[in-house]
Formats: sequence, C-alpha cells, structure tokens
Amino acid sequence: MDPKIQNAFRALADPTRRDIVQMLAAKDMTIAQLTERFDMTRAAVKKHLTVLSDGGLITVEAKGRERINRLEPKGIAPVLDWLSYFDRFWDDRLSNLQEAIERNKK
Amino acid sequence: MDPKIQNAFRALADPTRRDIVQMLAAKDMTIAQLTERFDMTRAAVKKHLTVLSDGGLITVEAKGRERINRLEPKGIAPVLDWLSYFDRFWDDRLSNLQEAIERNKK
DNA sequence: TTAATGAGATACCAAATGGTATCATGTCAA
DNA sequence: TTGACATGATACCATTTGGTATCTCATTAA
Repeated sequence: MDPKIQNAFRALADPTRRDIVQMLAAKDMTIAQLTERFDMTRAAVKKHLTVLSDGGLITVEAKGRERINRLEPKGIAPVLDWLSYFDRFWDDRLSNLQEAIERNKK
Repeated sequence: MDPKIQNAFRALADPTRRDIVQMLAAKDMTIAQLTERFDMTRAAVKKHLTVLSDGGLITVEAKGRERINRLEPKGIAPVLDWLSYFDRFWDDRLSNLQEAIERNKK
C-alpha cells in the first residue's frame, strides 16, 4: 500500500538505526563519524543509512569528498500520522506529547 | 537497552501487523476472525499475534476454547516516548497530533 | 461419548536482513 | 602528479523472518 509508511516503520525497527537517528538529532555527521561510535564496519553503517534514507528519515548532502547525513524531520510524518489514527486509544501518551509541544512553544 | 522499545518497534514494522492493530482497534477478535480477513493461514496470523504480544501491543484473554485478542493501549507508550524525544525536530507533525487531540476532546 | 471446532506447536522452506571483506571511484593536499 | 582519505558498490555469509503444512490438545455440541 503506502510504501512511505512501510519504509519509515522499517527504518525505525532496528536499534542501530534508532541510535543513528538520535545521533543525527544532535548534529549532522559523516559516515566516518558515525562509524566511530559503533562496533561495526563502515559498510554496515552505510547500509543502515540507506535504509534510513529509503524511509525518508535522513537526507545526504555531498560536500567535497564528504557526505553530510542529516535528520529529515518531515520523514517522521507518515509514522505520526499512522499513530494518530489511534488517538482515542492511546491519547494519554499523546497528551504528554502535546505538553512537550506546549513547552517547546515558549 | 530497553527490550520493550525494540519489541514494540519491531511489532509495528510489518504491514500485516499494523493492519491487525487497526482491526483490533475497531473490535476485539479471535485468530479465526482475523484470519478470515487475510490471505494467509491461521498459523501465520498466530505468529504475527505473538510478535504483537511480545511488543506489548495486544493482550489475549482465554474465553472457553476461544482466545480474544485485544489492543493494549499502554503498549504504544515506549514508541511515543521515543518519538517525543525529538519533538523539537518534527513538531510540525506533533502539532497536527495536537489538533487531533483537541478535536477528540470536544 | 463422539465428532467437530478453535487454537497452540513444530518442522520446514524461501527470502530478507545485518554483517564482513574487498575492490573501485572521486577528491584533497603535498 | 601522486598518494592518502572519504565514500560507494559488490559478493558473500549466517541468522532472522514470514510463510506453509501438519500434528496435537482442549472445549463445545450432537
């Protein structure tokens, strides 16, 4: 059906990829920088980045011989949209998110 | 690491399982009832239900020889908590969720 | 009691997944 | 120009995953 939703959920299903998302939330990073922080090869990290890119969660900017990986905020939209479908079920937690938004606006 | 988060995200990573969640959001169902709606065997559906149960997203109640599968609203909490960590990044969409919550309160 | 029904368990299979090793390509600097 | 560096691409491997077929068990109904 909707490949965006599937690719986004799939991208988030792996702990390494969620870690990468958190790291990129702190700052943009190259593959080499990311690889430093994991106990795996650059090729493995690259694969994860490809999945994250397919999921629309990151973008890559070529900068000379480096590639800057950065978080793509819009990418999470399909996930949140899907979750919002159930707001009447888990709106306790959605309320918490709402509070976070309120705090953020100040 | 937090196995709850991992199991919950993993449970949501499969389209069939997300469909099951949506169906159970409409009403509680047995395996047989769910299987009617999919083009796969009962054993396959059962496996998906096990993954959803491991993820804390559903609970099962024995009722005679039937097992009633129902959505567990609390189960989504780890997912929403993880996502809320990034509210400053994707708060556009969080705002939409906020609107959904507001609509729901009326 | 006996047969039918709803569900769990296991063995098996093909494909996807997460990883490595290795080689190729483009860019920066001496 | 030449070497070092950052990255991409591919082949390969073990494990996990999503599925079926089949068997067993428990409960309901005739």
